[in-house]
Formats: sequence, C-alpha cells, structure tokens
Amino acid sequence: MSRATPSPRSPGRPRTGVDTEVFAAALRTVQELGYARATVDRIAAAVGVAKTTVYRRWPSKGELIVDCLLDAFGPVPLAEGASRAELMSSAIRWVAAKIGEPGVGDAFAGVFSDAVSDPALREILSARLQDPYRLALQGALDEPENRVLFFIDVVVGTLLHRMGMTGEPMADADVDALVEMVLPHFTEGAGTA
Amino acid sequence: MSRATPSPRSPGRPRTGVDTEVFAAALRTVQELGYARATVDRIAAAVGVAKTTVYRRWPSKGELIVDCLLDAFGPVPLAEGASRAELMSSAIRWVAAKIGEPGVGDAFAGVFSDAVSDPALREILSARLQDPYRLALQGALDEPENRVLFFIDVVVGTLLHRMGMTGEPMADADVDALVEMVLPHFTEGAGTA
DNA sequence: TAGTTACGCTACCTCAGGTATCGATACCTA
DNA sequence: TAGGTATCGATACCTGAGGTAGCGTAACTA
Repeated sequence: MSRATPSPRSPGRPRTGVDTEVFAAALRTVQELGYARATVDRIAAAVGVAKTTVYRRWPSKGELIVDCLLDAFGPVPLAEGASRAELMSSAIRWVAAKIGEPGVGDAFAGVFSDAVSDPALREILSARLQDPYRLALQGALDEPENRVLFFIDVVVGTLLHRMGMTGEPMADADVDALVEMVLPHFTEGAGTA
Repeated sequence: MSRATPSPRSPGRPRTGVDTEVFAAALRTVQELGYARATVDRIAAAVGVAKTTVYRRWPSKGELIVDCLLDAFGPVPLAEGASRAELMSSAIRWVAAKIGEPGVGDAFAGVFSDAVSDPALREILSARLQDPYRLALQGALDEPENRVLFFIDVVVGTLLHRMGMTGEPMADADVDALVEMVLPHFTEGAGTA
C-alpha cells in the first residue's frame, strides 16, 4: 500500500495541496458573484494563488467546477436495509439539500449551462458527475438505466429549474411534493418508459 | 379609432421588418453552432443585416432569445371543454414538442443558463416567458400560483435537463412517463405544496 | 551541486457582448 | 422639391473572461 504505486516519488518541487481551498473559494465566489462573474482569476486570488496554478490542475473552468461539485456532493448516502421508497425519498432530499447549500446550486446550474454549448464539457459532466450516482442508484434500486436516467432528469431538473428561475433553492414543502409525486411512479410496478 | 393612438406616424426612416427573419436565423444558428457560439454578429450576418441593427431592436442577446422563444412557442393551446387531466397532458406534450423543435431546446437551455448569473435576465425570463403561461394555466386549472409554478418546474426542468445532458430532446416514451407521473399528483386533490 | 518540477508573475491571444460614430438612405411634411 | 428625422450598414472600439506562453525563482531529490 505504501509503495506499490509505480512512482515512489516524483522528482521536482511537489505541488502544494490547494485543492480543498480552491473548491471552497470557488463555491464562495460563485455564491457571492454568480457563476459567470466567478472568474478563475478571482477564485485563484481568493485562495492567494496565481491563476496559472489553477489551470495547471484543471484544464478548464468547467472541469474545475465539476470536481468542485464532486467534492461537495460526495457519495450518495444509501442506507443499507432501506425500502425502495425510503431509498428514493432520502436520495431526493439529499440532493435537494446539497443543491441548497451556499454556492452549490449556482455552480451546478452554471456548469450545466456551459455544458449546453460545449459537448466536451457535457461528456465530462455526464461521465464524472452523473454516471457514478446513476450506477449507484441502478444497483440500489435494481432499475434499468433509462428509468434511473429519467428519475435523475425529473429530480435534478426540477431542482435546478427552481434554482435558476428564482435564484433560491426549493423550499422544503415543495421538495416534499416532489417526493410525493415521484415515489408512486417508481414504487408501483407500472412504469412505462 | 383612426387617430386615438398617440403616434399616427413617426417621422424618419421606418424600421425594416426583420424580426421574423432574425428569429428564424437565431434558431437556425443556435441549432448549428450551439448557444454560446451563436453570436449576435453571426445571427445578424445570417439575416444579411448589421449587428447594430439587431442591437437597436433588442438590448441584449438574452432578450433577443426570449423574444425568439415567445415567437416560437406562441400561445398555449388550451382546449375549451377539456378535463383537467386532458389539459395538463396536452400542455406537457405541447411544451415537450416545442422544446424538441430544432434550435428551440438549445436556445431555451442557453438563455436559461445565462439567466443563472444575470438577475436582470432572470427577471425578464420569468416575467415575459414564464408568467403568461403560468397565468393561463392558473386560470384553466384553477390552481394556486405555487402549485402551477411547481408544475412548471417539474415539466420544464425535466425536459431541459434531458436536453442539456444528452443534447437531444426527450423521447416520446419518456414524455409519456412524465405525463403519467405528473397527472396523478395534480388530479387527485391531495396536493401538499 | 545538478536536475527536475511547481511556483508567481506578467504579458498576451481569442472571442463575445455591447457601444459609439458616421455617411448614406428612406420616409414624411411643408 | 427641399428639409427634417430616424434608420441603415460599416467600422472601430471597449470590456471582460477563458486560456496560453515564457521567465525567473523556489522546493524538492539524488
């Protein structure tokens, strides 16, 4: 474990571990200024680091934000012995809460927006951010891919649309309504798509 | 009647009526190049008009696209004697079909994205594009504002998320699933939010 | 000490949104 | 027919953001 990696130690000056600070500064800056005005330059300055240092770690702003979101979301908390209804309900409330955290919803909506015009970023967003959660849900719910993708479209789409149109995360009462609307469709075995 | 309007005729060279061509060129360009690369300059060039002429009519690219979408969507086709279920079902299928039209979905997702970082554009998007349909639905369904807003978040959010993540509009089978999921929540009187 | 790599800094490029200016043009009215 | 007015295309320009290149310096290893 301590040695098996092919590079026991790479020569030269080691990178400073600023990833965590960059993620935090990114979310903070996005929250304060909005996604578009949250320049890579500004984020770097907030960390006390040069812009070029950020670009040495992430090839684009989009990928930085994707990593930032991966860090913010972490793994899905999938309770072991829970029922399907409990699993889906907790997943919905979990993602709603995450999107409601300061900066996260803005960053998510922003990078999602960028991806609309940028197929490469869309691919990254899909592969790095959506797929892990999709696969976890497929396993936990024993549902086919297209059903889980539909589930994600509904839940994330709804939450992001609310965030984008109002600037505020969805209130708890509406998240409750979302749960109540989605659950019957997936717990009754009558799904079409 | 022939005079009551305060401006019987304004002096000077009249504006050329290029709005329709600009809308068409905008959708075409967005479809071909994506939202971000669909420059106002390019759209104008596609019409055979100077960029400044476009900016004389619309103060920003965002407002141009909003008008473009208003033109593309037109009024909601709300059948008169239809039941609530029929009304909602037809509304969902209508907006899904519109978003599926070439360029419309991209333009919608693009301007929505821009609005995330631009409160002024968000206000315009909400007031000019969302509110008319929201009010029409409120009247037709006799539902309170927050319920209709939730309905819009779910339907439009889901469709845009699919469009944004895949680059393709939602397939009919999934639109069917969306209808099947949403309708029970709104036709049974047990709504919470 | 030599080699390697990351660092901050600065300068730069591209591109897009948006503005200003100007001569030419089209329309109305006197 | 002449004058007033507002739009037209064209061009040039500004700002801001993403992203890159080059350089001298700092940190680490052998």
